[in-house]
Amino acid sequence: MAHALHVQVPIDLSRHKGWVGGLLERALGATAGSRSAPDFEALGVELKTIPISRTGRPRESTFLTSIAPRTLADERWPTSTVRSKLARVLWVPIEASPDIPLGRRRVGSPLLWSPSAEEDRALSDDFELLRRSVSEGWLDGVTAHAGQFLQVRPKGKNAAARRWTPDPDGDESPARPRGFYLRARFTAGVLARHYHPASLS
DNA sequence: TTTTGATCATCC
DNA sequence: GGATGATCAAAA
Repeated sequence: MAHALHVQVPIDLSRHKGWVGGLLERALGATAGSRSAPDFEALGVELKTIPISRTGRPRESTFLTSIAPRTLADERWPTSTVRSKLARVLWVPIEASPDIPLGRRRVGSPLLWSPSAEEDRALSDDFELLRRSVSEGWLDGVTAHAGQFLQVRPKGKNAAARRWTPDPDGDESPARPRGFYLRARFTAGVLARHYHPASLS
């Protein structure tokens, strides 16, 4: 695929972490670039590549969106940024065992997905929990341990990055920038329900 | 082995 | 610096 698009294949992803995602964007004609819009704007579809281990499970969590605490405080799940990002996703599984050279990794059958009622409910619960903590100023108290499927993790230049953020005193102080991520447990469920329905109870 | 916290490239 | 795209690597 890279060859067909005249794109150089890096030796590894350590300094090219978004390379696979970018390649699929080019191959499929994603239109949004670095703007905050769905990858396929006219279709309202978000493209997400998902690295798959030898055992067929996602190797990584999935980044959704960064957190602006003041904005998040006024959000509610039905109209939230997180939910809109997940409204319609094209999941593209990609082989990602470290021992498979980058240029040899296969692309799996993609899945055009929208959350089921149950999935939406589960995410809603996590979202409300996390939103409350952040809104009350406890951003630095929210760790990646919170949330069954949705979690809050650092998303910044490095560990030293800081942004002015509301704190519990009603004041504001510098806090590390964070974002919402989908746990691998969740995407594993999505793929299993679609590709291996017989394996589920 | 799995998960959390840290990090990297590019575009604007 | 923060949006996009994610994976790396230390800790649990």
